[in-house]
Amino acid sequence: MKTMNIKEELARTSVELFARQGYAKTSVQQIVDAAGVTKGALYHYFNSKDDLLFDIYDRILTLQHEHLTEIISRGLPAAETMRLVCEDLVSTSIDWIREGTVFFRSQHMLSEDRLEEVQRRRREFNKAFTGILVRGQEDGVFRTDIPIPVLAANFFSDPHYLSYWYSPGGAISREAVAAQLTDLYLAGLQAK
Amino acid sequence: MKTMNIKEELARTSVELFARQGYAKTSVQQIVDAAGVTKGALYHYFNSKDDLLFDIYDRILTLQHEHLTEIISRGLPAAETMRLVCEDLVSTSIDWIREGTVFFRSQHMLSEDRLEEVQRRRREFNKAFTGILVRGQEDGVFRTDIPIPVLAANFFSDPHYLSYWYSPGGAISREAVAAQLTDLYLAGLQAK
Amino acid sequence: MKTMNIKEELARTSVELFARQGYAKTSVQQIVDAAGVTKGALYHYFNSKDDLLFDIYDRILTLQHEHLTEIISRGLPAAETMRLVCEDLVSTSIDWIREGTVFFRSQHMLSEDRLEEVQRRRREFNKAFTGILVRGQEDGVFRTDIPIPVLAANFFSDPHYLSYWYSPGGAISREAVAAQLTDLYLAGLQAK
Amino acid sequence: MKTMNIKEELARTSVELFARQGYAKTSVQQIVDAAGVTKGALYHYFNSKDDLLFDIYDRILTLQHEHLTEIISRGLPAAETMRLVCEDLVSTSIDWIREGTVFFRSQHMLSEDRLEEVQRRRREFNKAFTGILVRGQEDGVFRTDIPIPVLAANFFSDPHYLSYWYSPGGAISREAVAAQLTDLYLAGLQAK
DNA sequence: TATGAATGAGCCTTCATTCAT
DNA sequence: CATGAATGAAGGCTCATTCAT
Repeated sequence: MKTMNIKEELARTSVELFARQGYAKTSVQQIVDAAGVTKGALYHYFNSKDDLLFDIYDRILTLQHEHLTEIISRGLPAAETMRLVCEDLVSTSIDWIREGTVFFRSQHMLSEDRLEEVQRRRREFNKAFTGILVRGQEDGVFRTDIPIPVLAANFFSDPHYLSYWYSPGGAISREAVAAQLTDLYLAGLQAK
Repeated sequence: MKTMNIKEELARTSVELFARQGYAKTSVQQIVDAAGVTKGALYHYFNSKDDLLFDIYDRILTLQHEHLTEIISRGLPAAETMRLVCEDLVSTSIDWIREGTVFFRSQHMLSEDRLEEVQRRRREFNKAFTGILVRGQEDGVFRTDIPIPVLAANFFSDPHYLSYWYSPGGAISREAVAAQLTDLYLAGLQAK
Repeated sequence: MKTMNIKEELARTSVELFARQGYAKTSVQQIVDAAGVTKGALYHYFNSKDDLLFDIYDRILTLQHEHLTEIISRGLPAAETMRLVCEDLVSTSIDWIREGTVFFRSQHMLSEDRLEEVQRRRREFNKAFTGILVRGQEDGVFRTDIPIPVLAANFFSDPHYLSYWYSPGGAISREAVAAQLTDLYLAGLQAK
Repeated sequence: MKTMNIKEELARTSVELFARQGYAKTSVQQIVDAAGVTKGALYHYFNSKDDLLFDIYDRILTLQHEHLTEIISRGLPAAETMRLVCEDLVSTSIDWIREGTVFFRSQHMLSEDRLEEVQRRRREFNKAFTGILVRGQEDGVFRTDIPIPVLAANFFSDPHYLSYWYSPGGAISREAVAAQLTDLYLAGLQAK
């Protein structure tokens, strides 16, 4: 049980440390000490410190892509789809809040090619999200007086900002925040 | 006169580099090379690399505090005050977008005591902002069904997120974004 | 039968890699990958990476000793013996050119006691070779105006240098080179 | 006087150690300890350990090129030119015997682009040397029954091999070896 | 016999900072 | 005021070797 999954333990530990102290201030030595293994073990499972970081991005991007795709595929009306997407994005961001902290703060620490991959996948996600906005505008349920990029940024900023203020286990539940932030967004988005 | 320029040049150069490559990936050597001075000169004006970073936080925090205080001091109604505050915050964030990039990404690179000071001053700002929300709720113009921290975060996230998507000099003007994001926020905030 | 092949395959592969990239730049992992076995297998047949290297020296030294001894034992005149020895040394060096590459470049990578053994055996070989020179001088067929060590070095340098310029399978055949280098050597060596 | 020329001291020390123990077995720490400085000092003057190695090749190649060019430029007959070139090559190789030791053993430790440069410059040298052989053949003073590459290798091997047997300060003087090896070479080279 | 996960010492290199000039 | 050579601690990473299975 103890050494059962060294790789997972290393992933868990590194996210924890990267979120708390930042990628640059976390040494490989700190990670292996915290995980109770040696450097050799880490480099047996990961090719570099950068891999440890990229794994976090990969996990989050894969998850978000799957959720978004699944919700859109249900074929619900734009407003309803948007509500589900937004609530899911907030909920998921809370579930993976440590990963999110790293995700938004440490992009510039990725190697160049990894950064490109991350940006490409984020653009894809963005495009799918934007698609819902466009459909809502065509259906006359979303306002059209504000450019799409502004409408999109107005929501994306929320899950992004969570790690700066929200404490899991605090007074406000995960579900409540998800519902409230979604509500605020949809209120602003609504066609008059 | 000359020395004044050197110090300012170092400040300008370091923000630029920190924003582009991150604090950790920017070496003191790169900064002095880009500024066209030598290390000795840098250490004449700044005690450490950390000072260069803190200066950015100090500049932004001072500015935001001044603007917020000034606007509140006008004694306008809550909704009107809020509109001015939000527009100003977005506009200012765009004017200082490179500083903002560093501000939100590099907190964990600050030395411990500097970090505490930054957090204290941000809390103060937050409190003043929150004060407007409370006043608006008491006046019956802002909705009360959503906790204050969520309402605050819902706006703070916007200027924060600007550096991730907004390009100064692009299709959407600084004033337009400020008005649009403020509009969206106030639409959500409005009591029904 | 199978295990025998594994050991030989490892020996073959390691010479190949050592010759191409040098001993230091060749990792044990590369060797086992190229040989299609695992590390455990390698360490089953060899005690260390150093053993793999020493084996090359042992093979070459044994071979050269056998050939030299055999030729000398024929009891031919010095000049004739020398011709046969030189031609054989060049031919053999070409046949084992990869081993030769390693032999001359990687001595300092041997462990101390192994190095001593190699040096002892090379001295022995040298002594036997020198014996032919002395005999030729006594018989009046080899020049005596140049010190023996210089005469010896003048030939040893040739097989040594082969790996720096000769390509097996190129325009000049193995036999031709052997005859030509021997010819050049004997021309210089000849008493006037 | 003591720290007067740290860069030269580092160059001297590193050649010494590379020649004695090999490049791979010499650590940067050993070099700086032996030179009485710290690692920072070394990396102030050299970009990498590889630079320290390449500097040796550069020094030798520059020297050899200069000497060869100068001698050829005198416009003497081929046999006379060849005698001067060979004697100089042996003499110089003895003067720089530690550099030579490294030169011939550590090529494979050079970085890829550096290796290419070294090979290009060696080819140039070879071409100029070969030019003398061709001229001598045309003039009827050098034998023509052996291919040029073999004739060239027959001499190049000698300075190459020096570090394996010659001890400066031993019984045979630098000038004597130079004259003797040259004599042996020319005796073999002579047209009949 | 053979595996390959894990070790741990050591390596090259970077870099913020200092200080004699 | 300003220089830039030199420091020295720390960092990421490699790799020959071991050992439980």
